[in-house]
Amino acid sequence: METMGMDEIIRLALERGFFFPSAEIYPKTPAGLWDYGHLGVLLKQKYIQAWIREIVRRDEMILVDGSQILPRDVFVASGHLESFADPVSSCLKCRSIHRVDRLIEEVAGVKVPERTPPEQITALIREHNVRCPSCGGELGEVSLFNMMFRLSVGASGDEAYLRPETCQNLFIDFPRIYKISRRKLPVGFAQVGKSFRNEISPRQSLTRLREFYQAEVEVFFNPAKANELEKFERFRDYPLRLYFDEELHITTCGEAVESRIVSSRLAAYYLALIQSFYLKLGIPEEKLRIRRLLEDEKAFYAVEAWDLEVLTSIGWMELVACNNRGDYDLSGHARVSRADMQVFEDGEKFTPHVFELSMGVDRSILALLDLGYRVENGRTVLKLHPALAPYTAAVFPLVDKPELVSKARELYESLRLDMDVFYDESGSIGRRYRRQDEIGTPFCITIDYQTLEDNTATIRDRDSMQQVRLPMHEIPSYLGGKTKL
RNA sequence: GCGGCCGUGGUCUAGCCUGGGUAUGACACGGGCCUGCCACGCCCGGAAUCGCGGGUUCAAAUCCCGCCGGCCGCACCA
Repeated sequence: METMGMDEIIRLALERGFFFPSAEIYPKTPAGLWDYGHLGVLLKQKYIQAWIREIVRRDEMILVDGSQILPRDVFVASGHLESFADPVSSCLKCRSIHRVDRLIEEVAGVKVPERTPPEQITALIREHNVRCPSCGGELGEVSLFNMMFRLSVGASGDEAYLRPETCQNLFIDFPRIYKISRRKLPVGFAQVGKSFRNEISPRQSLTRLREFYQAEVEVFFNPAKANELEKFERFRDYPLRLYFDEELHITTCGEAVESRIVSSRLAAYYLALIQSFYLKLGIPEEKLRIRRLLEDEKAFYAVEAWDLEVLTSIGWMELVACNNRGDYDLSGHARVSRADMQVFEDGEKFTPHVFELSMGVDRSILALLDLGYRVENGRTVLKLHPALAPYTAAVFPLVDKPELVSKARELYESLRLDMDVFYDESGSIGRRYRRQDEIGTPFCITIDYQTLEDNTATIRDRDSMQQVRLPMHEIPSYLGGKTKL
């Protein structure tokens, strides 16, 4: 048994249409844009359904679906307009682009403060005679490269941006949704949708995209009560796989909070919730860790930051960012919009703090494919959890004979509106099994001559290749039971 | 963006150095025969303006230039 390399996953994704480069017939299409084909869409939908079941419903969260285009002020308040941009300058001679604040610090030993206007940085370059590190040429005017896509809206061309993270909707919608939800803190708001980032160099297919799906949760809580969480009991003895000081520490939630490794019961609870979600989806325990970010790795808004990472064939891949954002966002929006973002609970008025679980959907799918693809004795098999597999089942007549075909089609017709099933009658039965193995279909139902006599069919399991024989009418409930998470 | 390597049917690839005939092979795919349970066999078929553009030449997948894209490294990365 061996895990296939990432190259093999990409090859199979292209061959079977899980995903492929966008607008591939046009050679000038920018990198970092990918389309999902039928199988990929089914997999993604099921992944999102699992997230809704295991995170949103389990934790009684509130769903939101916000606009992808948001006005400038949102990103003034969020800090993205200033902090999501780097000062860059291109060499007038060799045209290479350099991040100049770091360069000045390196060459001249002068620290350039965050948010220094570009003109002042240009002046610093002239003053300290900073040259291009590649060729020694003169550097041009400094400009800010912002990773947000800028839009101009309507005839007046109002400045707006594609959201670089989905969560801003959850912050700006907070006052209304909080009010109508009739809920007390802590309460999680959840959203799945697209975000957009103008990456300088997107690489490795779905790991770094310019347009990508996030499934985000923002838990709003009273900072004075972060340790008063009744449901914490559920995970008190749950072993977190925490990674810090370059070592894995398997620590129960209770211990992690007592030893102050994790800031609060609330934070530990949500780390446990997200870890248990990925383990349920079938990530092997030893290939999962929750890594504490170093000070200089943390996002500009984070006061505490953990990344859930999974070990794939190309190394540890960050799937979920778990950040304690404090009151950074709500306070920022309150300041810029002058809206009241505070809540009144338990006799006091305060601005809630936020703990977020920001999941990369595309990356998660890539990681699940990477970990699931195997070659076993020459058999290629995609071991996805039955709840995630694009097709739940395939239906075959044993051989291409009219009486078996009509019976098989009858079963297929009875299933196909309620689940994703595939029908195939071409080629040998073995070839059809193997084809389904490759795209992860967990069950193959075969109609044979015995079916005509006693109305039973065989169900073959993808992983064990074993068959069981069941009465036809029991098949839907059998499949339903097997696809539960 | 820089440096190195690379770009040929759906996928992988031969050919490129040492220009020359309807571009090689495998797998995959479609149709047929066969087939009473794991990539069986046989027959037939579709499928590539060789990444894009320009140049050299009687002749370019092959040589030259530019561009685009990919991989790896550097840099960057909420």
